[in-house]
Parts: sequence; structure tokens; C-alpha cells
Amino acid sequence: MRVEDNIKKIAADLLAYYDVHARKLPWRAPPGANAADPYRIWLSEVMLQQTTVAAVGPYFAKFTKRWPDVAALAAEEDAEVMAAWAGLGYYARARNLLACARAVADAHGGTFPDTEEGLRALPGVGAYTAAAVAAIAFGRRAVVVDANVERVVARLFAIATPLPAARPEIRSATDVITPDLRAGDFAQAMMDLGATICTARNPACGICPLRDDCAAVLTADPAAFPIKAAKKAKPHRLGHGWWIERPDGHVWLVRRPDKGMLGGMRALPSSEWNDAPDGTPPLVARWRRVAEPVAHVFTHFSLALTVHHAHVGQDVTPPGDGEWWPVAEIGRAGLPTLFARAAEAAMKEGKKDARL
DNA sequence: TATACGTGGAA
DNA sequence: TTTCCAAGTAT
Repeated sequence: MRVEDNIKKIAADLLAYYDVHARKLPWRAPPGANAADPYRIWLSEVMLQQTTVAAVGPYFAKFTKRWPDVAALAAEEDAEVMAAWAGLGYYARARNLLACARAVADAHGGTFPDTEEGLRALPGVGAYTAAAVAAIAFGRRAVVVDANVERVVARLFAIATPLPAARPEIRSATDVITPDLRAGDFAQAMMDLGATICTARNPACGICPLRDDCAAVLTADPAAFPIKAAKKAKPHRLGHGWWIERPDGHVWLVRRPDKGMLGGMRALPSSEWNDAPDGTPPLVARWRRVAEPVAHVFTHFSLALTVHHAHVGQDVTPPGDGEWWPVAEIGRAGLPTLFARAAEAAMKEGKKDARL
């Protein structure tokens, strides 16, 4: 068989597999439906960045119900969107999501650009997302490379170069096997394959539709591809958080700066997070320390947050910008997971305190 | 090119 | 328990 035929066989095999086994996902137009809605495709792609399908599901449902189109999202207030995103992580995505929605609503007349280049210029839309939306929502031929595609392609061609150095090689190999027609389906098929068969661990090579096309399956350990550079050790940091409660059952919440960890999110006042954080509370009060620090693991460090709890007078205002939030409504504040856990620990401590 | 940036589930 | 990993982007 000629090389070009072999290349075409890969796309043909994969699309045949997809026609039968495509996962049914909320952001995929059902068979026979009208063309995909670019808003829903874009929203799902942003939510899915570094995030599992299972985690995205409820958030996608919530967002599309509350904000059915890009104009509705663009018109929403920042705090509402940030709170709705709380718990999903990587909060820069939520800030960029709003910026992008407003750019589309204002600068593009409410319509998403339909080219990779136009999409790429939007906030929070990188090489992957631009290619994915161009292909899936607009039927463009685009080379879509995410972690699934990287893994599948590295195995198909047994690419021995370690990541991240292998990226250019993987991209051009993906370009070669991407068909002119159905590039969107091809991309989604690659991702389905990577998520269900060509998985990172214990790939199911025995039932893989590309088994006959795969170089790695002929090696001793197909799962070893792609080769990856060793990871750095994760440092451990300490921090303090303060739960300041008023007699009328309100707690003091701050909004974190846009840049940095948990940027733009509501939070408890807290210290810097490092080897030896300053444990000086934001105000003078009778502080109780919650016995067990809240342990939390982020992407590049782990944190033990010591939570402190105090009741203050009704007329007290802690320093800095913030707001009094009803404790009974703390679930609606949109606290990121770390601070949701800290709040939980503080409230537990508060009940103990009340019994004394 | 390397680093910052969340979270929860699986092995 | 620990480690890895999931539809990446911005700087």
C-alpha cells in the first residue's frame, strides 16, 4: 500500500469508528440536528481545558441554562460568572470567558469569528481551542492537538522524542493524518479514542480501531508513549485564613486580586502562602485556632491553611475591601474549593465555640 | 522554553 | 497514601 493510502486509511478507520461509537455529550449536536452552535462549542471547549468530561457536565448545564447565548453571558456581572465557575478550577478561564463573550458581543456583533485566526485572537482561546472551534463549529479543516491527540499520535507513529520537545513533530504528524473533510469529527473521534481506548494507562489495544495502523502496539510497552520528562517535586506551603463573624450571622469575605492564585474569586482573608507566613490576624479579637489545618493540593504546590475564628462587634469593619456575607448563604458565595473547606472548618469550630 | 494556574477521580 | 492525569492558555 502506498504511504498516502495508508495515511488516508487512518482517518477512514477512525471516522468509521466514530460513526458507530461517538460519545453522546451535551455539547455535541444530536445526529440530524442543525449545525453545532458555536457558543456551546466554545463554552464546552473552554470548560474542558485540563478538565474531565464528568466535571464539566453540571457546569455546562448550569451555564447554558442561565446564559443561553453569548449576548446573555456578555451582559452578566463579573461576580455572578465567577461564582458560577467556583469549584471548576483554573479561574483565569472564567475571567477570559467573560472577556471573550464581551469581545464577541461588542467587537464582532454577537457572532463568533469563523476562522482559526479570528478565534485565536479572542481572550482565553489558544491554539487548541481555536482549531477545535473552527473545525467542530464551522467545519473548517484545522489541526486539533490536545493531550489525547498527542498521546494517540505519539503511539501511532511510535514517536520516541520526549514531551514537550516532541510537540512540533506530533503536530505535523497530526496535520498529515487530518482529513480535508470532517476535520471536526476527526478531532472529536481522536479525543474519544484517547479518552476511552487509547488511554494514558492500560490502553485497550485489543479493541482499538487503529490497531492495524499503530506502530506502538508492536513494541513491548505501547503505553510508554508519549515519553515524558520527569516532573519536579511539589513544594509544600503554609498559610493562615481568618473567619470573622458578626453577631448578625455575617462573615467577612474579600475578593482576591485578578492575578495569581484563585484570582478574582471571593475568599476568606488570608496570609501569603509560603514557608513561614505572617500569622498576624487582620484585626484584634479573641481568636480561636481550628485544630486541624485545611490540607489542599494545587497544581504546583500543596498547602496547609490554618484557619482562625473570631466573633467581632456589629460595628466592626475589617481593614481592606470586602463584604459581609450571610453565613447561612455561604454556599452561594462561590468560594473556590480551598476556601469552601476552610469555611466548613470554621463553621464547625463556631458551633463548638457556641457550646462553651 | 518554562512556569503559574484548580480540582477531583482513578490506580 | 501517593502519583498521575484531564478537550490548555498566558506570560
